[in-house]
Amino acid sequence: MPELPEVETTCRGIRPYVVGYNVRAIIVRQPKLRWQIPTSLHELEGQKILSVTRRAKYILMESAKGTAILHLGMSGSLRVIDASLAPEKHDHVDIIFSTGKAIRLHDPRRFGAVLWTREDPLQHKLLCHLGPEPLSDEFDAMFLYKASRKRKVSVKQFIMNAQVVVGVGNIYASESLFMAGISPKIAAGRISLARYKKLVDAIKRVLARSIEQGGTTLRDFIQAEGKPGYFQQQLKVYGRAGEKCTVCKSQIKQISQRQRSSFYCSNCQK
DNA sequence: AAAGACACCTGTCCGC
DNA sequence: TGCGGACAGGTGTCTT
Repeated sequence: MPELPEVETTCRGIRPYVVGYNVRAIIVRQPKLRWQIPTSLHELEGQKILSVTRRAKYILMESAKGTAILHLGMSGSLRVIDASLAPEKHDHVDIIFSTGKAIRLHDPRRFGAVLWTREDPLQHKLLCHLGPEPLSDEFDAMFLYKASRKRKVSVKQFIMNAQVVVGVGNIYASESLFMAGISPKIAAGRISLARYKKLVDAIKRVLARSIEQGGTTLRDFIQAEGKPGYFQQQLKVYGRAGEKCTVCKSQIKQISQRQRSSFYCSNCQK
């Protein structure tokens, strides 16, 4: 499910119910997510949440004792609920607050994660090697251009590599490349600085617009308060194989790259 | 060092 | 209606 806009939307959704409040209890119904949920997570009980932030697609809930690191994987979502609401299938974790509200993690495929660290979360093994945030000033055309020299991977795989830049998932990779007029098949190292300028602008615009719309709901994504995102209505190529390109009316193509579907217009994207 | 395959898991959809 | 297979928004780890 979630790419960066969905994770950002989730972060913003839970923040008002979480920051400044005390954790009364944590219920773990299914500890086997991508990694086993550590028992040390219970150190968060009794703590006040100082901040909720996002790095890449990781959600960080900070307390004085340590930070919970949450990841939604492919199918995860967080909802704000009344703590008394009966859990349903795949409701694996509740973080219950003294207000009577709770944050509930629902994740059918269990590719998500809930971890705990007493150290600076940005130094955590999973976070310390990540590339820049796509919406930061650090992520610009020259950065991508330099990082891509001599790289033979396709540009689509390149921008989806979190060591290069975080937060560009399968939907927004296709959408950004369409907006920039770049074929997903081109080797990253053969793209000019001028074209990377277009690509960086496209990535920033697509992600920012999706965040404004509350993310993309394809199947089951819901925001923290239960609403869907609306950006899927603006997808130009993703999931539209065989349909007409909105610009030139050619048929949108679908190919597989590293076992992920890519969608593009072979007329608009060279 | 880079690139590719594979792993984790459940649900849904499509063709037969 | 049932069944097998492909596919789905992610990403760490292992092998070439």
